[in-house]
Amino acid sequence: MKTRIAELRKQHKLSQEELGLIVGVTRQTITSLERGKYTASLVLAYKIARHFGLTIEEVFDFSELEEL
Amino acid sequence: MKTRIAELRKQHKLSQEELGLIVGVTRQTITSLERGKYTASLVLAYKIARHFGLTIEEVFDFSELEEL
DNA sequence: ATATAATGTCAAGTTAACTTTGCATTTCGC
DNA sequence: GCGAAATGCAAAGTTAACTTGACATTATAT
Repeated sequence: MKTRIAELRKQHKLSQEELGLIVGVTRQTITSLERGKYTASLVLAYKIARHFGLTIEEVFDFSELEEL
Repeated sequence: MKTRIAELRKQHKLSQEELGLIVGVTRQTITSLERGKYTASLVLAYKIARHFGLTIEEVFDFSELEEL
């Protein structure tokens, strides 16, 4: 899934490791999310969005799902 | 995790099975979410919220996470 | 130029989301 | 009251999210 995590993280001058510490996951998890290797859990998605003062829908891109 | 799924589902006069069919999971999954047995995936959370015309944050209750 | 920080990646393991099957109990229309 | 529909529940299996550890590559600063 596409996300704005990398973009937001850089705007806030955070490393992947720092963001991981803040939201309670490892650096590798942040890498994987940024590179679209897998989709965050609901709770993790919320923590990330919340840290940037945004809603989940503003950080994660669900447009791929719209086609059905 | 607490959710408004059961409440919204009843308002819309849907059975658990019907809602499951709509969002692409089994009846048991809806039961489990409604009874808080486990937390929906991000994609499922989105599909459910979207079906009711709401945001994820309006359907799922993240207030338990706020205490940290 | 070289050290250090940051990132990409991969393999192996754990855990939680979700399925399938099946049965028991609770609604609810007639 | 009865049958059917809806719901609760549980065991066993699959899969995907996440961890740990380790190494390789890329950026950055001095």
